[in-house]
Amino acid sequence: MENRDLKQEVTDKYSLRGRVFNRIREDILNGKYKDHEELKEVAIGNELGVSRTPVREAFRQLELEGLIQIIPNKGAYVTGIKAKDIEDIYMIRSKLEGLCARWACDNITDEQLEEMEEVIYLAEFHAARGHMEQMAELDNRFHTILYESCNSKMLEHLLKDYHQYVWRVRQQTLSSGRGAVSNVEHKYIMEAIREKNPDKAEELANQHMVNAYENMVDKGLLEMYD
Amino acid sequence: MENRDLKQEVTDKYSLRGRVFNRIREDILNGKYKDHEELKEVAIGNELGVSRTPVREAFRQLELEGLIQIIPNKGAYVTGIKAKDIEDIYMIRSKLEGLCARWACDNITDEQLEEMEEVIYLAEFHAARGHMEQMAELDNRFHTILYESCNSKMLEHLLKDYHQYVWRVRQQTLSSGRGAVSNVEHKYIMEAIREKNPDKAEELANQHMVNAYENMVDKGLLEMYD
DNA sequence: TTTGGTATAATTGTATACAATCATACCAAC
DNA sequence: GTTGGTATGATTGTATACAATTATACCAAA
Repeated sequence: MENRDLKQEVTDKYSLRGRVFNRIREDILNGKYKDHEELKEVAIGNELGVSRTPVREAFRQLELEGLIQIIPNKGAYVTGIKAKDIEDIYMIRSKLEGLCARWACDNITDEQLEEMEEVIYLAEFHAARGHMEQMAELDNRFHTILYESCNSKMLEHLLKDYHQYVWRVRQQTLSSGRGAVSNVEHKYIMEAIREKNPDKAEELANQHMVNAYENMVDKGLLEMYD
Repeated sequence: MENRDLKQEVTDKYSLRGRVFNRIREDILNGKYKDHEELKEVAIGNELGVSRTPVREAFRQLELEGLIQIIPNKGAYVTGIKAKDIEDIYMIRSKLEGLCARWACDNITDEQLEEMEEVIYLAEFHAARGHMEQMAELDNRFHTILYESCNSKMLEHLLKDYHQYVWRVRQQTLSSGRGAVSNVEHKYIMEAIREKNPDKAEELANQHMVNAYENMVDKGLLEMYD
């Protein structure tokens, strides 16, 4: 339901609850709120100029996202992202992006394939010039198209969540020189999908995630998450 | 409050919000609330004897679970579970339970292995006697132990969610005669984990989910979800 | 009949008030 | 000094009041 995401976007933009939710989420993922830190409803509310009600609703959502833990009648505590979590997510994504690529072979549209090709072409351009911001945006677009092309709302939703979750560390990995390599891997995945070769597409998408993770380990990008 | 007794009774177990959340979730998964049906805060609140506040908080969580869709300033609409969703979930679970079993080889404790064995043994007993209720409970326990033994909070959380999500259809599949077969598959998975054979454990857990799904298809259990 | 607009009702969004629970500090008994 | 209990304050849980938005009904103009 692309409609759902659109509406969600509208909600986030115009409702206080959505703004609070996004703000706190950003602050946790960006490290402003440290691990185990207690979030108090009135304090957050005052900081953002709203009452407790939208803050509480945002808390309930953040709990389901796993970003905070709510202990009844006690408080809400930040559950910071750990190096182990990132490892787990990349291994989980490895399996799921593989499945996604497999399904895409049967369900991708010509328009989606064309857009993928355009994204990859553009990324080659920006990679050669070291335009990191554009690379990040194009990486986003490639994966988003891939997720939408698998014809599974369940899988699409799940992968988008994880993709968002590791946003910060992904920026770093792209900036650390993997951008060009990553884009070549994208190209191979796309070609396997275009050839309607599910086994190959799955294996390549699989390996794409493992490579991304190993690059992060090699570059020492995970050391700050402990 | 006209039904103070009911409220009091449940407050011991859950917060009002938790109660509302579970109740609505049950009602959606059980089909009481039909697809696209509108859920109104006051109506639900009256029905359960609570005010709008806990109902709203429950709605926000249900939205993130994907069980309802909230359109700002309009309402909350049920997003019923479809046959396609069930298929997707079982295919996703196939990959993830495989990963879980693989990780369990390295991380399971002796106590967990022993409890697994006990569960499987008990399940043999109840399977032979057609005790469906106990079978369902033991199936739950097996998978819960497996999820907890993989040493990944991320994966554990995810798999528990999906396990809950397909609760209703799982009951049916166990009642349709697959209970005993399923338990044998559990036993093989456990043995592979005990032998510390990750490839075998992954493959068996993988196939366990595929088999469960194919059984549902063969028995026509998914036809009611369209 | 159709169209457009306005008043009214219904519903959600937010803020606040009140109740229940938990944390802390202090004091008395030993 | 330690223990136990109570009072006090802080914080969350819930209910309600109010504001904003949307849906509906009705009427007038074409």
